Amino acid sequence: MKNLPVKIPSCSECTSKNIFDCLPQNEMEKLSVNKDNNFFKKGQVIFYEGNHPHGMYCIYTGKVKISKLGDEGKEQIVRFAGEGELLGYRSALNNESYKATATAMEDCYICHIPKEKFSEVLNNNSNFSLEIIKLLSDDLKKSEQNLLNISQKPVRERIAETLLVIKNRFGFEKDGKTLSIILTRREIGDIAGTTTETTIRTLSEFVKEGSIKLLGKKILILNSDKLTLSANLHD
Amino acid sequence: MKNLPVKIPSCSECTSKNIFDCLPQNEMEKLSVNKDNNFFKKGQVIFYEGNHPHGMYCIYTGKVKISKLGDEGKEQIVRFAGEGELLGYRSALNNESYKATATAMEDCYICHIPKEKFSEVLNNNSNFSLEIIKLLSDDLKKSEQNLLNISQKPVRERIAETLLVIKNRFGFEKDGKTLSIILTRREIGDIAGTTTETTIRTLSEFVKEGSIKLLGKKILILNSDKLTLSANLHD
DNA sequence: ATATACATATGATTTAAAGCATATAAAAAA
DNA sequence: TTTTTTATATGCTTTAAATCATATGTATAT
Repeated sequence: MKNLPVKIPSCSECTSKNIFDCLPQNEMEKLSVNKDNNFFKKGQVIFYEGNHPHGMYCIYTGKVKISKLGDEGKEQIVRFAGEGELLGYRSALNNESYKATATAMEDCYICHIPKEKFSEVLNNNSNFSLEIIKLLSDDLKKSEQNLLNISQKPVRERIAETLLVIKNRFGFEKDGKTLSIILTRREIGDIAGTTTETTIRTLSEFVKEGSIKLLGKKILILNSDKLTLSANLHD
Repeated sequence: MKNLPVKIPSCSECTSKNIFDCLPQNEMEKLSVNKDNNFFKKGQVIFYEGNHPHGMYCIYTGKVKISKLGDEGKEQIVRFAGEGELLGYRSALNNESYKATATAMEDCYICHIPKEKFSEVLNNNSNFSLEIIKLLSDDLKKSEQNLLNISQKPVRERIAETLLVIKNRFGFEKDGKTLSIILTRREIGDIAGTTTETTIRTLSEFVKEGSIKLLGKKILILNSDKLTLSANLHD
């Protein structure tokens, strides 16, 4: 059990590099005033699509997936978030229900900041709102590229790209090969927009071709360039 | 020829309801200082994916499609923009190349505001940046929903929904039935993420079922509820 | 410790939608 | 006007990926 008594600092003393770094000391303190520090075990849901937000979340440690549920009950993972990243702020700012579900992919410590405090800081710090604009722009850029990929690229390319995206997003273990996040085949399919069976088959192909190696739940990237070719990415 | 000598006003006197409405008079005037007013004929490109922006565009009249090009040369329309809406501001703000191509879907008058002016106004008006945050949030919400749809819904549902989206976005002619924008079958497919043939076939189905009527390039929505059912939307 | 549920794996079958072919109609260009 | 290109329309064929089936391995819960 990882549920050690981890001490979460106030925002102004937070060690994780995050979007609040652009704020002066006193504004950071404001954010901490009614901050809650929560622990989520792997698999637990931080918030559900359709429910109403009371504030926004900031990840202290751990990795989170953000997904939407389709008509047939199939998930589509739309984004990931890791250390120092914000969750649920869009819905909080626009006073609407969550448009996706956030689930802990590993044990997480996540702070919750009431929306009033968040709005206040946003209103009084123009460089902070510019940072939020950058975040949103970036997410939108990725989402639109994702739309193109899922709409037009064959599964094989999408799955190869998914592995590369995970690699770039979360990196490797100390060995420089093993992806530092554990995903089920189903989850990989939920990112690439395909079924579990097709994901399993395609990963087996990559194994045969020597691009990757599977060790239980762990995935090792043996040949990143080969995988880049399989993803049909030229750069 | 619609190329009449249309007189485009300065931003502070602009009649179209737009995002600048939250700005005080003098800030609006700033935007107009080095503003260019351009005419784009139907089919002309306002900016190309990959090129570099020098500012952002604001539509005075007309409708625009924003699309990305896939590996096989097939388009994916990611968004539309109409009167009073901004184009290309994300790339301008983040100093990166355009991530999509903007094309006039009908004759358009579009203003161009240099990025320095835009940034200046953005930095000095926090309610303006909050408006930009709302815009981006909204686009992101739609893009992620779109991703889910294209990934999981069958073509028939996607095409039905596409027609409804067009209806809600641009409305009807005075008759209250005819979609007020002309799209080719290919373009409808480029929105729904399918081929021209499948689009044609599916539209024929909707005709047979009495949901729509085709009059040359014009599409009339005869039974919006039936179409909503075909789109598998329950509301 | 054993049962129950979930994840991985692979083969066989089905199917939705793409792709190809061809005809006609309607724009656009010569 | 006549020609050339582009758009619509439908039938036939192919195919990528989903679905179904079943086996085995691995967690999770009782």
